Amino acid sequence: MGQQSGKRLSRKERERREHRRLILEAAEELFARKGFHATSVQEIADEAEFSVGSLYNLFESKERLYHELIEMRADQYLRKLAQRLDEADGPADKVRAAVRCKLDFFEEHRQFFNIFGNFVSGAESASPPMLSKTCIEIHGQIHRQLESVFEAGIQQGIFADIDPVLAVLALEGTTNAIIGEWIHTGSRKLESMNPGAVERILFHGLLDGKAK
Amino acid sequence: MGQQSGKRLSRKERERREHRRLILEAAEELFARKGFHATSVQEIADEAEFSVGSLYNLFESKERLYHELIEMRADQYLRKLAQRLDEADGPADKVRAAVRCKLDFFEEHRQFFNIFGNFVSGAESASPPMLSKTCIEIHGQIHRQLESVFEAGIQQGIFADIDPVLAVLALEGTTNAIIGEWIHTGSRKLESMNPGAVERILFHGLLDGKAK
DNA sequence: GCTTATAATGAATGAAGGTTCAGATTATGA
DNA sequence: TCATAATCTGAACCTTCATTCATTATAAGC
Repeated sequence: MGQQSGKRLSRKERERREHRRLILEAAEELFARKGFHATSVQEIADEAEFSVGSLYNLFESKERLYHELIEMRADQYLRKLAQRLDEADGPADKVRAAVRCKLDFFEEHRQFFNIFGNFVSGAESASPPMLSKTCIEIHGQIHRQLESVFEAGIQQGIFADIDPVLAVLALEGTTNAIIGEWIHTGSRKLESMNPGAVERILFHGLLDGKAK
Repeated sequence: MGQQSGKRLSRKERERREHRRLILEAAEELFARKGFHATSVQEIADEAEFSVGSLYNLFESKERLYHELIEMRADQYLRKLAQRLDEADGPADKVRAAVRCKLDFFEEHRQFFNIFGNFVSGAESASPPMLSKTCIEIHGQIHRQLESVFEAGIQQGIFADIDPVLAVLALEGTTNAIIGEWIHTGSRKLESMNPGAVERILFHGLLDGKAK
């Protein structure tokens, strides 16, 4: 039969993947706009120009489709973050990189924020069909990566002696709120809204620096 | 018929309110644990020890019940916040009061955080049956109150010259993330987790104060 | 072209749950 | 005590999907 050796995939397999991608794309748009329950499988199939039957050949269930979608983006984000953190030098710069990375990511995948929202914040809501194990695992990895940045920074005397877990929550919470506001008000560019203001708040806080 | 003059409510009316309260209480527990869609009207009725019919005598629909629940708590929170802000002296103290107020409120209404979550963060998710107009209005009032605190603080040179909207988002985002984490990990007391650390981060940021 | 394997289709199925309403129950007041 | 009004009740109704699968269309191999 077709060669599935090493890298090269059979045409069949490539088409299969492409079809899955198209369906995931349609699903992302609809789930983001209307939520999990208000989106029917029929609608997803229509949007992607497939029949429901074909959709079910490609995905086990509506719930599994939803999970795969989130897992895909979560994984994509984790990779991007890991790369950006790796490229940055020193704790302060890594924090800056993390902020930029997140803003960039959700500027590109604006829709996804509505789906990801709960996850990234509370991590264990039950409303839509609870997050998959994979997803919770990725969430944990993201937090651990950031925590270790803060730990290093504290060790080096760059950051104040604050619980790293709390520091991560401040970072995540603040960026979430800003991205949410940005999406909600529908500004064109995220950057335009807050050049380095986010970082300024995170690094220096709200109080005036008095002198200077 | 019964007297409904001025203050005194008829027994009928008092019972009606009490029954509504009981149903709202049952609904809060269930919506928080299982989400809007996964909770059936039957379950709510059972939990509250009423029939579905009676529930429908008291509430227009499942969706309306959900909205009334959120509006009730949102209003309760707004009142509490307004009072605490009023009692505090000066912008810095008002910010501290706002943080404490929020932590206290969600310590008391822990369940509600799962329901309120989206609201308080993104304010316009579509997943559950979109927030009611009333609810969005309350959300706006909360933000406006906090913004004016920051405006005053900036004017007085106490706070750095940061966009008040951004400052509010940092405040809300950080507290949301912390409350979410707290609920998720299931610690007993919120206070025990972070004495004044939240305020420290908000006021002074993550960087070490160098000297001192 | 013909046969076989593979994929696409969408009408049919069944389960779930929000809402209604005719009848049962309880309270009111003379 | 009885008549009337108000309230309660939950089975039946009806709609909305997720999922299946017999049928049709397409591609592969000869």
